[in-house]
Amino acid sequence: MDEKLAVSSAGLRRDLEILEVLAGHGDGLDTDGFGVSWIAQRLGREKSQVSRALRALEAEGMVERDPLTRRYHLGWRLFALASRTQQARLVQVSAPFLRRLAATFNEDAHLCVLRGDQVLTLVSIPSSRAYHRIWEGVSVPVTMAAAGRSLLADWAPAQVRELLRAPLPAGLDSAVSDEERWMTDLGHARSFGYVVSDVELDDSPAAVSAPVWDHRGLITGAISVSITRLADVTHAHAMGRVIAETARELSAGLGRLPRPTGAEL
Amino acid sequence: MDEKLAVSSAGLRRDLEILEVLAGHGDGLDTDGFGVSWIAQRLGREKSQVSRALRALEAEGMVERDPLTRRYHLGWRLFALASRTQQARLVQVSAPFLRRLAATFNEDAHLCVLRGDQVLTLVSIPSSRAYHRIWEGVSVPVTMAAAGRSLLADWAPAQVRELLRAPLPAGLDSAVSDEERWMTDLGHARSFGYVVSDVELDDSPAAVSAPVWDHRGLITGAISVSITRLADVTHAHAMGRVIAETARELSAGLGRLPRPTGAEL
DNA sequence: AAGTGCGTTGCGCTAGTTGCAACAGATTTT
DNA sequence: AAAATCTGTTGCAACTAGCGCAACGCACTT
Repeated sequence: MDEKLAVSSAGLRRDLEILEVLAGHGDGLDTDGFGVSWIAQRLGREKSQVSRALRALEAEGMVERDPLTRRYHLGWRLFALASRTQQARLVQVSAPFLRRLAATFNEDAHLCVLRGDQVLTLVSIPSSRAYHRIWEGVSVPVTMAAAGRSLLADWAPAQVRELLRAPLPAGLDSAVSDEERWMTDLGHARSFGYVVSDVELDDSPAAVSAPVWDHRGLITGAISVSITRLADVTHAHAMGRVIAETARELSAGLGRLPRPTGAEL
Repeated sequence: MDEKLAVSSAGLRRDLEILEVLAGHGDGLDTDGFGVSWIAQRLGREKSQVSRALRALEAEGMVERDPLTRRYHLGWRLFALASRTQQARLVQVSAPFLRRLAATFNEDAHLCVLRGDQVLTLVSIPSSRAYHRIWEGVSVPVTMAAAGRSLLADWAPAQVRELLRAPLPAGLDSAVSDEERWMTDLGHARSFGYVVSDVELDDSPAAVSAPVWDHRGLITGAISVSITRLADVTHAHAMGRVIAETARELSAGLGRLPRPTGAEL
């Protein structure tokens, strides 16, 4: 009947779906957590299943329950584990650099990494003026993120083309048609250490981004600084040089080997 | 036979044991992760079991594998889950600690975060004595808030100076002239985990504040306890030590990195 | 070539998970 | 008060999925 989908324990998938729901209050301010029935309905699963899974998760500290409201939210152990990821270290090292950029340009500064075909924003430093949309922990397709061009800069052209031609989520397909423009941008990122991107997502502004290298000489992340106040192109490139220099300092802080910039593949 | 009345799914327990092993690279040298056999031996489990579990975990993004060394380490998804819900958790977890402080000192206790150049108070627990001014949801410039010193404690000195020199709203410009005093206070916050602030806003009392770290190793908030009844300075510092300890407990609940920060910029 | 350590996979057996339905509290409605 | 609804938990038989063993492929060393 149903295909056996290679390897994925069903229990794990269920547990992670639950955790994802509990993390999913990016929209409103549901700070109280969620109840069993609500979660079960949202996942299309049996109440009993969710109830038992949550109890197991609670016993392990992955979720916690308010004894009064009986609602669940994510638990201490998840946060403890998250602190041991290498992303946490990356964030810690990059934060001062991002703050400096945010202050210098009075624009939001982000640090993004590539996960599959998605760009995940690890940390966002808002500009001093206001508090903008929170991108932290959010993934967008690489083709639609400003930082995407920097993150793919050391890829082989053939693989980039393959990724660009992959189908996008419904309704978003037209924005990135210009494949040649992409290839040019990637070359620019390689040569100059930064690249300027136009608007691609409705609610994400144009941005200047720069790749960050790790100790192996691979691109592990990208700095991205948004441009809300449209200046002329020359100004954007002046920004780019500063951001590229910052990315180089950050790369050095991550233990990047003292290797010349332009000589990757 | 050992009857486990604990309803804990064995698969979940196994997965978490594995994650815990992968997290345990904080002790010695930073390894690049661990191999299947090493993990299996360390847990006293079958290799095959661990191999299959790790593949499932990898498919879900909970762990990542270096394609070259075939070693596993913790994955991006843990970090993403934690990041998306970090702020809600801050509010959740801090409430009991704030209540304890408010009861202990019979003073108002607050939880503040930094938003741009403003300090926003997320939670206020009033002391039992009387109704005070409600600060919840109120923003004040970082230079004028008692919690400001704690919130900036992990910033680079140059950034702090820049922020301090930024123009204030009309009519409020004179209060924070003492830049050096600020830098000293930040050092104190870093060294001792708390800092005592004098009166700065007319209607805001002096206060003792302490920085709170999150799972990324960044300061995400600050506990602030007001001092309405002026005692001697020694007493304020005694308060500070208690508040700093509370902030540490709160940070632990947020998954603060185990290695105490000391030597950042 | 044989030897070692590593990680993956095939397969019978058993144990753990599933889904239904009944149950028990907590609120709300009649 | 009783009834109606909501909530979340639990007992049970059917069944599926995870377990351990052993064999296998692979990369290095001897």
